[in-house]
Amino acid sequence: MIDVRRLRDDLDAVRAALGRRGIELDEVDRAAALYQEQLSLATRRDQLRAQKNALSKEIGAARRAGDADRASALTKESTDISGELDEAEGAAREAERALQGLMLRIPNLPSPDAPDGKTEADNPVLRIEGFRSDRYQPHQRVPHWEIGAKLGILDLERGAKIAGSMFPVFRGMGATLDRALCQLALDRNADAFEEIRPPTLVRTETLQATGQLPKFADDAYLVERDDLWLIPTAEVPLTSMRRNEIIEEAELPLRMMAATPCYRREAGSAGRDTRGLLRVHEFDKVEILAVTTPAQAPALHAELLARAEGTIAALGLPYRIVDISTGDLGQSHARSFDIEVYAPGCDMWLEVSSVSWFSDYQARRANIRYRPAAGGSTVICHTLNGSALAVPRVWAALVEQGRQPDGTVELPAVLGPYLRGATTIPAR
RNA sequence: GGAGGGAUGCGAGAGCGGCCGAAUCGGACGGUCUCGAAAACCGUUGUGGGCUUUGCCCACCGUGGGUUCAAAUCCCACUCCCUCCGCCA
Repeated sequence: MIDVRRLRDDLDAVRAALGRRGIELDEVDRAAALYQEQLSLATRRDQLRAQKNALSKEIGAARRAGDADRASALTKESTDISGELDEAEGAAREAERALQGLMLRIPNLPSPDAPDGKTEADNPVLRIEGFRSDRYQPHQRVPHWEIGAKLGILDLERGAKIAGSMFPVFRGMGATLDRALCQLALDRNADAFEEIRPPTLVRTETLQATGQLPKFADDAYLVERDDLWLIPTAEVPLTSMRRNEIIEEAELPLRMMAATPCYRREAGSAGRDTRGLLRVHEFDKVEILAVTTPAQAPALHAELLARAEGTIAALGLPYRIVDISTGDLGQSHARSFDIEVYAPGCDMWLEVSSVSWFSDYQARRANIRYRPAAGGSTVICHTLNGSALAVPRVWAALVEQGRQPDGTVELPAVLGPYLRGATTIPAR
């Protein structure tokens, strides 16, 4: 969440920044008013507590001195304040809760560098690499779900039988390719990122820290009996690794990566881009993440993007980099770049990576701070993360790109070591 | 799943209704001593919030409630850790 104090000290700037997202601002105004109210309620409560504390201290002193009369007179005085105190405490608590509830729903302020825009259509394309629309042959114009079924590497029907639609089954080389892509992405980042194997079921607080709750509860799977949520991305457990911790500045930046399954209910996206592997409920992804000082954040953002891009480029896929405009930015994001690969079979640009800078929005929710080397009070960290590689859409693009006139699929040589040396998916 | 024990500051650990935001030891930092260092001695050393900001006030002893004039201390619930039994990849 954003810093509440800015609602008091800097409200116009907050409104202007959030206005760029094109959202209604009455929630912000309500929060600002509630904050003022909460402050004065808390002040009143604290004054009453101070009175009561002083009286209690005197009662103790009087009893020790053996002055029972004075003690009981003071006790009566103290009891008389109780009602007023209870009321003040209740009012302050209620205001705090209401404020907290609102604050958790207010999105992050976009970075000044993020381009203005209302929707996805306004996102500027920064670069296009390796794409030529006239380069594609008819044999590449077959969608991956058809190729996959024909070659026996993707079995959507049986996935539906087992778990429902949008739960794909990969088979044979299709399954190996899934694993190979994860392994490639991990290996390419192992020089600088600690590999983590986190839990993929997490507590409510964990999901709240990254911003998925309370607003987007419908998008996540919940195991009600144990009150655990299935993670929609490894960003969730990785960010919470250091929740409620104070990190020494010398330790920063923290760099972590994890390959995990990701679970998404995709509520509200019914029928939209749902064919084949375009949108699935469960998929594998390698995530890279950094926890930094504010000053380190821009360099890390550039590095995460370069690393994600490097892997896509190494796979020989045509891709473009999109700068997410303010209207399309996720609620927690301050600035975000997407990498989209071109899939000739379905003739679409598929989002395969989103590399985002969250400023202090997540770190404040997660209460991740650092102690400056120069001394002084603790500072909220910044968090950044990106998909190093999201499997299904890359899988789809590779299969469509690599389709040969004879119907077999040729995969890039860089995957050879991960595919037991065989980069051709044969016809059956 | 059953039985029991525990959670206190940077670490160890005392406190088990008021004089406790917290003894003591250790660590770290500063100082005295020394050519310098060690030792010894002295001092400092948690976080967050508010205000009428050389200061005052509030909160925090795993988390959330409760009892009481007063809670680290008593009661309830939860979380986590440890030991034993059971089950199990």
